[in-house]
Amino acid sequence: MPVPLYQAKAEFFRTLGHPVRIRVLELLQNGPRPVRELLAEIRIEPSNLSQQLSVLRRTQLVTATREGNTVVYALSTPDVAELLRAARRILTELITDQDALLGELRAPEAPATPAGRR
Amino acid sequence: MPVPLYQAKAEFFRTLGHPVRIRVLELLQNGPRPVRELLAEIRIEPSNLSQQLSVLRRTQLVTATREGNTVVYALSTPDVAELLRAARRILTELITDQDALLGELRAPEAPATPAGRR
DNA sequence: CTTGCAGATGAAGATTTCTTCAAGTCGTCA
DNA sequence: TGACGACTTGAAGAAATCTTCATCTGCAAG
Repeated sequence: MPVPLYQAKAEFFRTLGHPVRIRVLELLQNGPRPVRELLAEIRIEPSNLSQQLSVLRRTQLVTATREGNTVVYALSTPDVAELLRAARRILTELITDQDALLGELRAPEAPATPAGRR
Repeated sequence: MPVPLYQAKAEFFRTLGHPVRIRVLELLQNGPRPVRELLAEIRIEPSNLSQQLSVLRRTQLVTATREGNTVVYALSTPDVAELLRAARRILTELITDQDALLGELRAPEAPATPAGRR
């Protein structure tokens, strides 16, 4: 084991763990886009966007190609889109479960968080 | 939109973005385990493990139940295991692609990172 | 009840990651 | 060539996350 796999995984998830980066990846799910358009959708400083793009580039999640005047970004593989879809699905279910739990709190039948709750 | 969805997603991924937490989740894929066993596999300070477990609890990824004088942790839903599998699959492909790129560097055919590379 | 064990929690210093600002690069068009 | 637009980069202070230490709680024996 060169670099422990679980560490690579953690790094990978950390890369996804930023609102701007998530938004960029989701925009790119609909196809390549120039920085200018990303900037129009996500309202942040250009240099900030650039920093986040550079993180995504460094981890190989996106690619950048210069086209004349502008730079166009794209997902480096469709797998990324797939992962985002999987995550969305699961997040939705987790949130649904959470709501169900909240419901139980209102009309309890069986307790749910027995050990060290707060 | 109460809390922007992309922010919830980012938080979700951030909780996965830590080696210890990843390891815990992977161990729990094989079924519930008492803290004692997690501690035996992951060699860190008990209080550190406890902190990470509390992060996982807070985000509803795991549940804890007290059994006698030990506490048993489990994935809160099988979806979590599914997400980890999806991530592993995609990570593997990304790494494979990376290696392919490295190969191309040795015997180049078409350049790959045109814009602001470093 | 009191001791001991299994974990949890709070707090604080050490690290990492973010955001922003100033400056730099690379094409395009006069 | 020179000026401009569209990004990128480096650096630094601000903010969030980690790790560790001291302390605490709950349970089970004795």
